[in-house]
Amino acid sequence: MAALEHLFQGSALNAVDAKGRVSIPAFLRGVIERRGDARTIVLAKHESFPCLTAYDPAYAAFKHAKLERLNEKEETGPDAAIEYQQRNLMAFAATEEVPYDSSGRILVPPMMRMKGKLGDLALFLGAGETFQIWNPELLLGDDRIPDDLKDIARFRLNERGAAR
Amino acid sequence: MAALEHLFQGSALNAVDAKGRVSIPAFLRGVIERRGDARTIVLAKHESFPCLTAYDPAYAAFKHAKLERLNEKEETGPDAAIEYQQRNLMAFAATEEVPYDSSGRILVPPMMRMKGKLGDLALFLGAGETFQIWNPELLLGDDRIPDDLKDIARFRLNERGAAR
DNA sequence: TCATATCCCACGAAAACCCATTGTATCCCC
DNA sequence: GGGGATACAATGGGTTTTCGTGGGATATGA
Repeated sequence: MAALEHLFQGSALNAVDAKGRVSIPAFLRGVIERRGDARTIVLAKHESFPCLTAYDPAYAAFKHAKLERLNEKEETGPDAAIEYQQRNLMAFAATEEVPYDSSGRILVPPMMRMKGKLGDLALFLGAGETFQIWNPELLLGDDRIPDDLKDIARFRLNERGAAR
Repeated sequence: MAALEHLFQGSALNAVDAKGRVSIPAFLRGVIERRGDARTIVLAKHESFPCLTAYDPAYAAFKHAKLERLNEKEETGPDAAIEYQQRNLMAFAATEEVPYDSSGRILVPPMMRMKGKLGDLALFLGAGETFQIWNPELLLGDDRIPDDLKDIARFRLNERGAAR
């Protein structure tokens, strides 16, 4: 699977400006452009954390293909069919694809801004196959997040001069 | 696994300059470039010592694949999913990948400089699959470190003319 | 018309790049 | 084996490029 040769890693804290724009950190864009040649990211609500998951279109296609294969094998009864429909909708209806401009910025769609509870700071976290976009305050308040990771969030906030 | 045919070994003490740059010892770079063809290293806080762990991207990918396989097998309940997410974040969000230039130097990211408590001297220690980067003073003050190893650190410090 | 999105330019800080110097280990030839 | 030349490693410093960010101007559509 060529799509996964390059993994998202690292962290950064960027500003969401008055127009709702955010810079995607350059080191993440590098991975996106090495995986495919798109200058676009796909956004979705994370399935277990109060944040957004993001990835490149090539990865979306890869995930879709995997789901299809799974479905063809385990075709058993009506429940399976419903589950398939649900997953399919989540994968496509509940996501948005947004392009980034020449300076590497996206315009966060209002719905995603709401779903991810983003304020005027966006914390980017590499997560291997995908990356996450957090409201840093929510991350600090989540007790499922390891302390070492919260330290990173605090460091990024300090770096920027913000209190906390 | 081809990635582990070559192991990191040896020690060296290099300066961290005013810009935060350090030379990666040539004998470590040799291993990195034999394992893959990248000219980058991945930095992370060591999980039990007050220092940094470092390795090449190929090794990171190898570790990731191992984690994925583990996860697909032991898929049991929601707790397992959270644990997986936590490990994944620690492996990718809490690490940084940095390239080294033609003269073999990296720029130590400020966060890593803090996490590893590095001053203006960096002690490199080969550790087989990975290598470590220490503040030499912290190594000398750690009672879990064997005396023979501390002797090496003292020798490297003397070599450089530094006191201690 | 107003609000919203896209494009463009501009700036400051930081990082990447290039070149120059030193010291040390290696090689070669006498 | 000694001595000089050579190659490479580590390091300092200056210059250029990139990145994140703000703001204005221009298009687009309700």
